[in-house]
Amino acid sequence: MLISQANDYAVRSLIYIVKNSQYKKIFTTKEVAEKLKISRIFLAKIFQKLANKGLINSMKGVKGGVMIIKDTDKITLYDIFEAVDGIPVLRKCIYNRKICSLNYDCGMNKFFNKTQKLLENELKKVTIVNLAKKSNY
Amino acid sequence: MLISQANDYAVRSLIYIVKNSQYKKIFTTKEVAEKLKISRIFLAKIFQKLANKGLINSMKGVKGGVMIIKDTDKITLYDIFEAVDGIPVLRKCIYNRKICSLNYDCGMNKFFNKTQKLLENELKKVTIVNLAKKSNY
DNA sequence: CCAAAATAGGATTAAATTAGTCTTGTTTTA
DNA sequence: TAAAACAAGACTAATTTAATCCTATTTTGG
Repeated sequence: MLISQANDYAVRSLIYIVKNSQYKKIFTTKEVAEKLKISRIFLAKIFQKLANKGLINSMKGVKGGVMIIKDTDKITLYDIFEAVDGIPVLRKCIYNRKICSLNYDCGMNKFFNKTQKLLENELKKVTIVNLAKKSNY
Repeated sequence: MLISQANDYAVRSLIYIVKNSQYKKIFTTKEVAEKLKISRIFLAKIFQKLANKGLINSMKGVKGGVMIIKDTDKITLYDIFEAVDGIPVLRKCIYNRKICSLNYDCGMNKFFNKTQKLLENELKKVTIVNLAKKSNY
C-alpha cells in the first residue's frame, strides 16, 4: 500500500480544519483527534511534521493549537504526503539506483519513471479545498 | 513503496527467460537465481505463484524447470504483480471500505479510485516483451 | 528400481517498516 | 504559578515483507 495511515490522518485532519474554520482558526490536537477518532499523541506527531514543512503553524500554551498557514487552495496531496512520509514512490530504485544489486538497466526503469511522474502529477492536482468540498462530513 | 522486491524479481526473471529463449524453453530456478543474483529458494516461491496463475508452467524432476506458457506479448506488469502479491493498491480502503473506522466519504475516495484505475491501466500497457526489448542485459 | 535433480507447499524465522506510546521539557495565559 | 497546550527524541508494538527450512513428490538416466 502506497499511502500510509499517517498520511491519511493528515489529510483528513486538514479537511476537518478547513470545513470548520468559519468561526475559528486554531484547533487543538485533542479536538481533531477526538472528532476523527484517532490517537491524540500520534496526531500530534503528524502535526509536527506538517508544521516543519510550513503547511500549518502550531502555537504552544493554553489557547494554543494548530492553524493552517499555507493557502488552502495551494496545499496539495503531494505536499501533505511529502511532509508526513516523504514522496510516495513506486520503487525506491527510481530515486536511488544504488540499492539495486545489478548494474544494468532492467527495462522497468523507464516505465517506473514515467508512471511515477504521472502519479506525482495527480497528487499535485488535488488541493485540500477540493477534497473538503467533496467530503460529506 | 508500492512494488515489492518479489514483484521485481518476478519481472526480471521473466525478462531473463524471454531474452534467453532462442535455444531452449525450460529454465531451472537455479540458473535464473544465479544469473540474477537472488535467492534460489525465494525465487522458487515466486515461480510457484506465477505457475498458479498460469503465466508459466513448471515441471518437476531432472530436466525440469519452468517455461513461459502465456503469450509473452500478453503478459503485462499487471498480470505479474497480481500473481505475486495481488494488485498493488494506493490505499486498501479503495477495495475494502470496511477497514475505515469512519462512516463518511472522506473526500479522498473519488481521487484514489480514479488514480488507482490510471495506475492499473499503465500496468496493463506494459508487456514482458516490451520490457525485454528495453533491458540491456 | 533407485539415486539425483527438480519443483510443491506449508511452517517458520528474520528483517524492515509502520503505527503508536512514553517521557521530559518548553511555552503561554488566566 | 498551575494548567493546558505543543516539541522532540527514545522507545515499543504490530504488521508486512523477505527469506529460509523441511518434508514431500515427480521425473529421468543409469
